[in-house]
Amino acid sequence: MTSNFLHQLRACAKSKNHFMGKKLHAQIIKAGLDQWGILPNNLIDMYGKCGLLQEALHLFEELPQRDPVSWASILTAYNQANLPHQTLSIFPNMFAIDGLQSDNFIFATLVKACSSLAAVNLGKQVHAQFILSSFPDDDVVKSSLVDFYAKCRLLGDARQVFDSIFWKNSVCWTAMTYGYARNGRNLEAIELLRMMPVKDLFSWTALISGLVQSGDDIHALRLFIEMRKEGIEIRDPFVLSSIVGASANLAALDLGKQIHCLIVAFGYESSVFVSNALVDMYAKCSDILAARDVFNKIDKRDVVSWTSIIVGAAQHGQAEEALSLFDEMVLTGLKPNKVTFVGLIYACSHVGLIDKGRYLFDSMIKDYGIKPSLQHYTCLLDLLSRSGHLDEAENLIKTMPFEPDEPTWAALLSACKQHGNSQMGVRIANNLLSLKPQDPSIYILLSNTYAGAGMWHMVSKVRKQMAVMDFKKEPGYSWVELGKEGQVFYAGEASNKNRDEILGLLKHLDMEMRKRGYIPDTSLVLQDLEHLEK
DNA sequence: ACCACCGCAA
Repeated sequence: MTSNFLHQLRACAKSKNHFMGKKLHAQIIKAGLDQWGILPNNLIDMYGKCGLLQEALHLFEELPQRDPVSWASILTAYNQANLPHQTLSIFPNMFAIDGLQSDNFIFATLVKACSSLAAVNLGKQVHAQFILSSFPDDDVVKSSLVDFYAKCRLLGDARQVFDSIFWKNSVCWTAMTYGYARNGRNLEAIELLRMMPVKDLFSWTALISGLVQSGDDIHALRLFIEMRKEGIEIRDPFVLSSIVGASANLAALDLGKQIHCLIVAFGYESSVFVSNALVDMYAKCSDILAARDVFNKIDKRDVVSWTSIIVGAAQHGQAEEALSLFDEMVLTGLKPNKVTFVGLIYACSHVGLIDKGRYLFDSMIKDYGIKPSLQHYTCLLDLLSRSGHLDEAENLIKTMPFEPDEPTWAALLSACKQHGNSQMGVRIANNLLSLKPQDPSIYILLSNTYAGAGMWHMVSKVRKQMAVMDFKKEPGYSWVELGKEGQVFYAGEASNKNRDEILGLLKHLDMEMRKRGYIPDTSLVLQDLEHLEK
């Protein structure tokens, strides 16, 4: 009888079927077994896994006799509910109230909580306690430590633990690979995957998504193709949403459409993660209608769905559309988050809706209790400075509760240039120069500012500093796709096979533009060029 | 009986 209950509880936990779980719980109570043996712990575990934290907690608190298994179950429930702070804050009661000792299961949950918080020092303390415990060789705890160090970007430490694992399974292998990939150590990540004895969907997904997160979309795509060739069955949609993200970053519309087909073929259209990624992909590829189409077909839109379409509209200069989408979203009862507001203020900034932008910034704080991040201040600053409210912008940069970073100063500086305020421009340039920026484009901006103010000695100072820093500037490029071929164009390139045709077209376009009253802005070209060449 | 690895928006 009881073993039957145990079996069924485990099945509910595995399938997250809370309906069945509650029914079983009722039967267990009716049979008078709800405090019998290990059944209470199993009930706690079942409720936790089914996402019913309150029920789990209730049973946990009612338990007359708690053991480490009860604790492991409730701590896991907190982790599962994405409340790692709670995991760590109730854990000390295990000693203080129940007088119990940690076991290896508890260690693993604590490490996991630390890794989702990237709590470096706390995690290291747990690691130390683990080494001193009576089971310092537990491979599962070591796996969780690999993940912890990798998430804290301490790859050397992660690797050290990884190497100490005797029986390496796919979990620790995946954690290590993902750690390398998302920290930009792409070649090491790929090499590690190649060394993996048995690669499953998890490992491939971890590597591919890590590569996308670190910006290596090309490698991500290649590996996705390789994974397909290996015949790995795509039994969950994780990797698909990553690879849609890669197409979005590459603005590769045809590729994105192919992936979309694959998604339909595999039956993952209804995954909200996948749909959100598709909305973003179509928007980034400038097919805003397709983005809208996918968005409209999402059954249960979440904040990310709305934010994706709002940002998409904003990026295409459709500020009014973005704002009315926002109103619609609020009407459905969803709460916008900080990313939504980045999109909204960005939208206002790009069409000069200054008052609306200011209003949204305040509303974010007052109505939604969101603390503005540096990014929000940067958006607001952009809004003010683009529209020529330079003094207000400078005041903001000085009074905001963040140390402005280089791009922030650069945004203000470029607005000074735009609005011809060279006095403020020079002031800000001096400030920025003293920060010794790393980005070559900032030096160009600095040089242009000083040149605009006729401060030629400063221009040469900037040039010298640039020379010392030995920048290797990547040439700008763009591309078009012709059938299956991609044709890449680099700035200043002179050897394209269709060169004459292209130059002819450019000349024609230039003439058309001038006819319609366009006056090219050559003020930023400061080399000694002939007028026409500028 | 209880633990660890992968997904979307800036």
